[in-house]
Amino acid sequence: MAEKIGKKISLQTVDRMSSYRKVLEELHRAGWESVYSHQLAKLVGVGAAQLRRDLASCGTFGNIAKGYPVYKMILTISRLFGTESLQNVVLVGAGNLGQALLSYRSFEERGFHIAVIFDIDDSKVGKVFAGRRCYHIKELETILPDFNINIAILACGTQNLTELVERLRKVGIRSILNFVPKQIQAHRGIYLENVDFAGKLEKLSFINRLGRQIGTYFLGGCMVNFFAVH
Amino acid sequence: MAEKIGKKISLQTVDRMSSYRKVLEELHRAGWESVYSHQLAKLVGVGAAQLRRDLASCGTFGNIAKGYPVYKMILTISRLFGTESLQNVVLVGAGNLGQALLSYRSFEERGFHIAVIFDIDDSKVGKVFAGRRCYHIKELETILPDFNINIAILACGTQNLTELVERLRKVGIRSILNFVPKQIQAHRGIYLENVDFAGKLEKLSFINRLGRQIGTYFLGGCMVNFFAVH
DNA sequence: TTTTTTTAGTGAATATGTTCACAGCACACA
DNA sequence: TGTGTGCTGTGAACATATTCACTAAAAAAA
Repeated sequence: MAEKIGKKISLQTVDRMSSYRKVLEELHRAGWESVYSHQLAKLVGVGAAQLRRDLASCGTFGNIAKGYPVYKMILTISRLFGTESLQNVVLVGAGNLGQALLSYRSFEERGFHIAVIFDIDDSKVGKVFAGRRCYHIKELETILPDFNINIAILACGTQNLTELVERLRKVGIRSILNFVPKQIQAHRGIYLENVDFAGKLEKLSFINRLGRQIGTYFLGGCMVNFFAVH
Repeated sequence: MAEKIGKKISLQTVDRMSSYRKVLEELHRAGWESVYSHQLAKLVGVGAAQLRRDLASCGTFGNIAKGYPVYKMILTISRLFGTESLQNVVLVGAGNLGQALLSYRSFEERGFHIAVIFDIDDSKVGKVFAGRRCYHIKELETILPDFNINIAILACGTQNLTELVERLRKVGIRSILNFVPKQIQAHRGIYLENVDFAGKLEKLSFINRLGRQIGTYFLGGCMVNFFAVH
């Protein structure tokens, strides 16, 4: 194992960092200047020890006996994410979901701007959705390089996804937020994050059947031990 | 620690089960009757050992030297999720995102049906969206109990969320898929699953800055050891 | 029938993640 | 200045998750 030159940040920690920042923004708006680990932890719904360790893993932060400085932490976390300044992203697919994403406020608030849209449907090409122009997907190679974008959002149909991802990679995309409910093969050099709404519901349904108590259950004909969903 | 009467299924395993089933459906449509762990694992993008352990934790499945029976596994996993028959869910909020969710095909394909909608906006109340009627949120207690629903999808505004969750709990909701980008306090008896699009982008941005190589980085002024994003 | 091949299931080893518990320090107040 | 309080940061303990590596068994081949 590599020696410990710096600290290690796991992707789980990164996920939690988003929540921390979200709540810190709320506290900032409410006029808080500093916050104790146990207060913030309670608001976010994690343990205080975990929160301290998460924050510590991103550098030294808090002041003993004074807590963590709210505004400074927001900046530090933004710097970690690279969202101090607005970052352009590309949207592929201007269907129902794509258009909903275009009007999703949090993207801008949290440092992301959908700058350009591509779609395969001629009836959409040329249109401007919420201020962003939609190009035909065949123009990807011509148009996209001008924007200096490395994150793509996929909200398109299920056809030719592998080819699409490869084309995106070639024009500089390095990671993809995929809303298309179809398994996409791993591509070297592309980090793929899948968002599967139906999968989330399956999880909720599973949890509901369990009755939420710690113990042993029969489920789908199989015995299951279940331990704590906080 | 409780004794091991049955097997233990972690929520991470449940998440992966969704992916397994998704790919199994594709294989089934393509005419496969059985599949080896290493084949399925490759398609899903996990290790073969992990896949075997996940499946084993849900009961005994595969046939030695013949692999796993595709169709039977789909059924078993559905039974585990409780989605053998269509399950009704409720949607709160018929805005852009809510309407996109109403036309999201995978819900029906995977066993979920948005049966009824609530909104606070009078201009939407009484309308029918994609076959589902929208009621005013104040009618929640009158209307919802008729539907025998225990899963809610939140795609509404950020106001009064705590109160809303409490009202949902009182009319039988036991778990919530929350798309509202605001932290909701934990409620006893409610399992809350947050979907945070902006948070996902923050994660992608973080990963992009890392350069994707295993090693040590300076990031936002802090040193980071980074290990494998498969 | 016997041998060979191949794969599922799983105990044990490893790796990763979370929590405990306490040292040491900043601050408040006398 | 001295004393008490209550916080952060972190080593160590614990808990959980993943991977390795082997056994046993089914199927195929001889």
